[in-house]
Amino acid sequence: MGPDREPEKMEPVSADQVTALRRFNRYFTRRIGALDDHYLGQDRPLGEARLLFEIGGAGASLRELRSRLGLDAGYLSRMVRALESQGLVRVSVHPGDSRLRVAGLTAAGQAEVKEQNRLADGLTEGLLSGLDAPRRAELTAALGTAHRLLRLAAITVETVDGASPDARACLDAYAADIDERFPEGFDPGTLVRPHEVSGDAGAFLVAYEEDRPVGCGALRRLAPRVGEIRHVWVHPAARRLGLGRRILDGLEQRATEREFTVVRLDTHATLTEARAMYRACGYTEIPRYDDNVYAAYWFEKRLPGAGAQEPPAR
Amino acid sequence: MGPDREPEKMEPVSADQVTALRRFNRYFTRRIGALDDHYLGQDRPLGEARLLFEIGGAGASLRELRSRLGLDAGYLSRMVRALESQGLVRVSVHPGDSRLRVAGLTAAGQAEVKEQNRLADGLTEGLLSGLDAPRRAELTAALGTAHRLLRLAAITVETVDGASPDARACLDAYAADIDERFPEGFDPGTLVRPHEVSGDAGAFLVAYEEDRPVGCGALRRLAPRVGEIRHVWVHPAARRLGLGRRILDGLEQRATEREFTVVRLDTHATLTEARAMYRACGYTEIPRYDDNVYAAYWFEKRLPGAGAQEPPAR
DNA sequence: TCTTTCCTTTGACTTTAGTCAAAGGAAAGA
DNA sequence: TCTTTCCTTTGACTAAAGTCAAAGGAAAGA
Repeated sequence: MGPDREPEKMEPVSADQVTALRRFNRYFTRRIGALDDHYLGQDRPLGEARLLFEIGGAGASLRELRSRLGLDAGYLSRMVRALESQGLVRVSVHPGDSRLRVAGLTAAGQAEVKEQNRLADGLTEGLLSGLDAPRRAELTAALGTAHRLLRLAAITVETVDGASPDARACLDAYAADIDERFPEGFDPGTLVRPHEVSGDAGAFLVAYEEDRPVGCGALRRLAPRVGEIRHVWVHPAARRLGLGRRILDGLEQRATEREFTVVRLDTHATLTEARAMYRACGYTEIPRYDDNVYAAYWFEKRLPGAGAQEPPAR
Repeated sequence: MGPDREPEKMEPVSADQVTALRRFNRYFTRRIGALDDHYLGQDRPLGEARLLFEIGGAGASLRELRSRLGLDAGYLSRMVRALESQGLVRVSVHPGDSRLRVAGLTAAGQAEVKEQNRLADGLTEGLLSGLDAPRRAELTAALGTAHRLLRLAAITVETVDGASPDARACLDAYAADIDERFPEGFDPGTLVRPHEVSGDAGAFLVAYEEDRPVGCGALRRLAPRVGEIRHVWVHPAARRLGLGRRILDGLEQRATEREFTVVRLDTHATLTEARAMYRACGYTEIPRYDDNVYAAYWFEKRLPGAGAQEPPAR
């Protein structure tokens, strides 16, 4: 993917933490995960059961299924055909791109998936019924936290070319997102241009979760030694993980690499969570520094390691 | 195992909790568990790699391996032979019972397991390095909680015959345990007799984790409508899960079924954690009611649902 | 328009994983 | 001592999972 992976944070990982995660992994995979799998494929090979489940209510293209399940193209093709001949799956040509096929469940397929879910739910319920209500709540909370943090840990933030398809896709999504959120709409013409975020002038970061872009952020030079952070965006499905902060950290790192001593940013009146995040990350409010029609608040942050140099006058 | 499984607690399990656990399961098994497996068997079939890992430094009998990994006897036999012919495993006859074989790792086998561990540790470390230190600590804590509660949920508490091998094994372990802990030692002659804990007179509970007994507790009749709880014990490997409390709950349930209106128990001066647990579970301290030479504290609890009846005089 | 790249299908395999039953030596119970 | 029960090995299979390469139609880029 992007050539330039986010530099690792240099705090060492304690061996105890590694051990704890590995112990949990062993226990969980063996005791809980295996159980679920075992019941998933009642009288059907596990591969087929998983495929059926993955196709799900909405259907999916073979290409997507292949990447989600990590299967060989030939193997998948045959399994889909097998399910089709059992009347559980229907395959059709993708409307937009006739190289692709999309698989969807028939009524019989849906019934089987529903039954799978019923069984797995029952199993899970049986497990949970071994705990009283307060402990169940404690378990649910702990699993929620673990899920959130594991996802966050697995996301990588990479420097990409501002003109790359992933960067454009993120910016488009960003633009559509805020166009809906700003009462006055949003003009995509005001987005950063690729040349503004390349080389010494700036950077463009994309966050990837399982090879899918789920967030972005741009850094460009406003003036010598002054950077501006723009378009920090997180995909709705990846919000509340703390990813915005990670992207922001990454951008500040890039700014430091470019010897910027200060970074600025502006934000819209409606984005109150963003404002809170900037404050929490050490940004302080400053007077208007640009003529961005969407902005209502302006912030800046002095970068550490930039020495005792004065920031340029505003 | 035991015929009479602990009645389910009747609080309903919320659908959200079931969904949360299933979602976590899916995510974790696919993303983390699968990764680990994939690296475990670098250029070796997963089954063999798992077997090698399971034999581990201490070695294990084939019988044990079969039950731990849930393998067919023939299949296991062949896999062990394959590893033996690769020089990774050495098989010998069990010294005590020549029907059994024990498998142990050769130097080469140990080196390979060590390498497996190194790889898996590195992978885990890589994952954790995506988080900053406070979040890593949060994740570790959440996984610890989840692990503890999942184990507790998977433990079943069953009524068994007081003379059964599992019951005897627990009582022996209990006796050895407190013999070591009491400064004056412990005379196993004072343990309950099987007839005291059967039928209407009482009950004997054994807690099972993955079919292994990991705790016990006894209930016997002291006087009409008065029960006594004795020998509540938890295996060292299953402590700090909250299992003692569950056994206690189970015993109180059995007491209620037998229409006891009150249960009593005594405890040794050295068992301070036990005393705290009894207090937290609603027991109140009472004067000496027996001549148990090991007892220093006496407690009782009125059972709910037993109506307005007076407890018998002390 | 002409490559080149994508996506899927098909054929031809190989490896892993797993099952079942028969058989034989060893220990435990009657 | 004589079953009966255990534990392991062996033979004979089957099913599932996975791999690799060739090929053909469709879209995208030059």
